[in-house]
Amino acid sequence: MLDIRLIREKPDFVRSRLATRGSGEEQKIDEVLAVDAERRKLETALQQFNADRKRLSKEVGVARSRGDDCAEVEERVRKIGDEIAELVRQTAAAEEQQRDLLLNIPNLPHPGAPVGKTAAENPVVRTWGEKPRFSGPVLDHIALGAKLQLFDTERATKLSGSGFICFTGAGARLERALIQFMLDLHSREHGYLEVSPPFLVRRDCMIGTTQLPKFEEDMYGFEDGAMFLAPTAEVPVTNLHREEILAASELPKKYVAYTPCFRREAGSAGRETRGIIRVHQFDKVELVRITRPEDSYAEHEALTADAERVLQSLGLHYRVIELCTGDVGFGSAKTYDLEVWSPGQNTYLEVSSCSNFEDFQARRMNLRFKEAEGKNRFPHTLNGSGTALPRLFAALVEAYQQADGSVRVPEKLQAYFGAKEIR
RNA sequence: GGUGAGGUGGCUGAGUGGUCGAAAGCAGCGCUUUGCUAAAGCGCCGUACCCCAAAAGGGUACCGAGGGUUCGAAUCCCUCCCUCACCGCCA
Repeated sequence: MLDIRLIREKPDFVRSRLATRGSGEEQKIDEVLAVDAERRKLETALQQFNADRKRLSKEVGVARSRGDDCAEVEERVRKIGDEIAELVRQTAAAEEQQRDLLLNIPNLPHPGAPVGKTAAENPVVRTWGEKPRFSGPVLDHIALGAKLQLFDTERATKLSGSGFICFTGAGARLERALIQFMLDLHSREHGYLEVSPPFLVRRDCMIGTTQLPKFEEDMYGFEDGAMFLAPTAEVPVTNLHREEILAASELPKKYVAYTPCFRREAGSAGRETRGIIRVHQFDKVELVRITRPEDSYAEHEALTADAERVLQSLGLHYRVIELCTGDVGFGSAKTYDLEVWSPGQNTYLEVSSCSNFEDFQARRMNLRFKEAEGKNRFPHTLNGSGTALPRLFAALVEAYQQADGSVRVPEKLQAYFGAKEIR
């Protein structure tokens, strides 16, 4: 949520930053300003009436204790009470309208973000490693999975419909090994506190991390929208401190969590339905940081580096792209995507998205920290996948396949997996 | 699921219709006394919003949330949420 004061004081700045997203949200600014002006007018009037009532009611109390007659004053207060009831109604309506508008306006992209309209304009920031070379034909993860019986999408469909995977045998073990490997890497070597949060969250949490109200159709909700299956561990983990005032000395907070992620993927039916690239439930290890505002961009680089370390440790070629203003997510000011190379599909697959939300989520969650001088401020929140699993799984088996259709297990993973190859 | 007890400021904890944003204690900050430490004394010490060009200052709201009763609600009534205890059920 943007700061209404920023909008009030620098509307042109806000409009021009929003305009770089190319989705027309800057047109909502005039409406917000109008509602804000109306709201404040109502509030000022309401406060005046409240002050009058408070004062006169006290007079009644004093008069009664003396035994004086005060029917006239009581009548006046009663009339003021009617005015107040009406103003309260109007003020509440204006507040709600303002909040609804604000909740639907995206974050301002970072001034340094590359301006562009679509994903095609996302610049490559750096690449690591090289594409593996193969002498013979290259199988994709679907062929390898079938050959080695790593997963069973047909039976998963029988259970849950299309878009679900059931890992089996060595595939299930590899999935588990990857999760354990990543959790250990981040908690032991990168200083994150491991948490295992609930996968079901209340509606307020989904609003806090910006999945709602705009993207409800992508979420699995139930109990009339009161509860949701978390689409990412970002939701339960970032909301851990919602409505809290942290001590400045506690920052930065660094959390790592493994959770399954549930997404309807509404509107993407038919796209990438083969294999395990786009599914309704997938595993992910997520990194979250809560930082001081002035540190957040350095922390963002560090968090991205932590996610990259996963791919480096596994010896997988990848590239880092920065999302342009037209592609950056609703709540994010700046995002790097990590894309791992998939030899079987001859393309890069997004396995991580590392974002700095600045104070956009903190303001929605009312998450604050107390400065040494006692002033409360909104911290910045960041998160990034470290990393998402089915795609990592796919890239890994494709990159480490051998001529006979077996798959070598990367050295760092062998202890977790318990073998050097899958055949 | 049942029964009971509760939700008050960073914490503990008073307050059962008015002058209460709320006693007191602890913690924190500042000052004084003081070889050091300790102790004592004095003062300050919630959040959000509104008015004001800003500061100074003023005001309103907030005692789990939302409604109601009343001239007036932390206090009375209703609904909901949550916590704790015991019982039941259960991986």
